Amino acid sequence: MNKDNIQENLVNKGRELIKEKGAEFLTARKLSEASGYSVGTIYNQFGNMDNFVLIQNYLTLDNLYNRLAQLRASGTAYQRLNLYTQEFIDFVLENKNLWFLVHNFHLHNNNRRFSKIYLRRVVQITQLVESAFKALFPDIPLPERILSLQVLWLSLFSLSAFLTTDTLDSFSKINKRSLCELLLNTYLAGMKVLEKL
Amino acid sequence: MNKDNIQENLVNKGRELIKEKGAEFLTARKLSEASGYSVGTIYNQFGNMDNFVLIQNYLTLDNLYNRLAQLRASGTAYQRLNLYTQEFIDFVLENKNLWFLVHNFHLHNNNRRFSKIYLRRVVQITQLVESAFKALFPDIPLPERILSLQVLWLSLFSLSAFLTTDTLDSFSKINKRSLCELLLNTYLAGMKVLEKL
DNA sequence: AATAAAAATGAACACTGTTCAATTTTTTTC
DNA sequence: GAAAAAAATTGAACAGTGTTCATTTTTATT
Repeated sequence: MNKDNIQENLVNKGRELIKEKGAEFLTARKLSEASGYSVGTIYNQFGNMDNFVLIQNYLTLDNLYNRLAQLRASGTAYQRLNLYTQEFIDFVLENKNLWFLVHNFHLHNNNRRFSKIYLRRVVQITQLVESAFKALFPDIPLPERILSLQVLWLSLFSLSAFLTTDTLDSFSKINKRSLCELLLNTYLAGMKVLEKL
Repeated sequence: MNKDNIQENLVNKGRELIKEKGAEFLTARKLSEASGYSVGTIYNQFGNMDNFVLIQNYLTLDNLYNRLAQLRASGTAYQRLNLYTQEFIDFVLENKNLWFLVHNFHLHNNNRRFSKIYLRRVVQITQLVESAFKALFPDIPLPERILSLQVLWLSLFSLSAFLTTDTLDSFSKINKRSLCELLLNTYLAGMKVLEKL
């Protein structure tokens, strides 16, 4: 194994583990065994396991951003917002375990350095959607538009946690896909009304 | 200590621990030390720690339901939905640690018995809001109304996770309270439009 | 080739949830 | 009330976490 790419090797192997066996399977010892590196090496490279997870989540958000960014020029603003949501749902369903980790992770040693680059990706995605918002609601002043956007994006984001588990199955027969779509369309319809007030 | 109320004593003591020191502090040994009962007794009473947490979450949902139920007869349907949301936010902010545990808990030994009584409380809260929905949107047929209601409630529910941590603080200057209120009002406005189509 | 610097290692520590033989307490029986 | 039986309580011990750091191995320098 290439000695110069320890970090990369570990990150890739860890990503495999999460995808195949679930987020719970990602432990220092199992990663060590699966990767061939010792536990100590993992800690030399990442400091602690929280940082490792943060990197994984950063990559996941990165992947999501790239997927959404491809739709940047497609359709009308309204269509684009629907496409974004579609693509978002697809991504989450295709990467359940990775997305589960994005949600269900709380730092033990809250590391500011990694938290910031992590956050930057979330902001980046927000900005992507904002351009569609701008075209769709030209009459709403910027500060309020940003607010509405953040509320919508955060709602969809937090709601998407339900897509990664079967928690909802016993609560409602609602289709997971239409769960997010209904939120988007009802919210957008509401914004259109409130815009004119 | 009253020997007949071991469960009650443990539950109460555990609730204190969560409230005061946070959900992470709730471990078998710390609960043992704080309550005066041995670790084994905790396991005799609850089988495992997951069940203990499920009971705590059940109680939390119970408390929330009782708070909301008091508003059952107040104001118009629209006002009531706003009051419900207000009260919901208040409850979450007053019980941050307990609510954090409701969200950030995933079963290790998925126990069906407790999961069901747990779920019943969630349904009960949904039914509470449904009566307000019925009065507000009489023209929407029942199945669709239920769907819209579930989407809204699940959105608010999942969004409320952000109220229990400071994750949002570095993302947006948005007020946590108005985060939920904006979602509610925009969504309701949207429903009013879609009802007439 | 000998020395110095850097990197990798894994046993050991403190913490989890959990179990279960041994002890203590309570109840039953006489 | 004492002895026997049943029930309840206990906490040391096990397997699993994250994490550390003296020791070993590898690499770089002289």
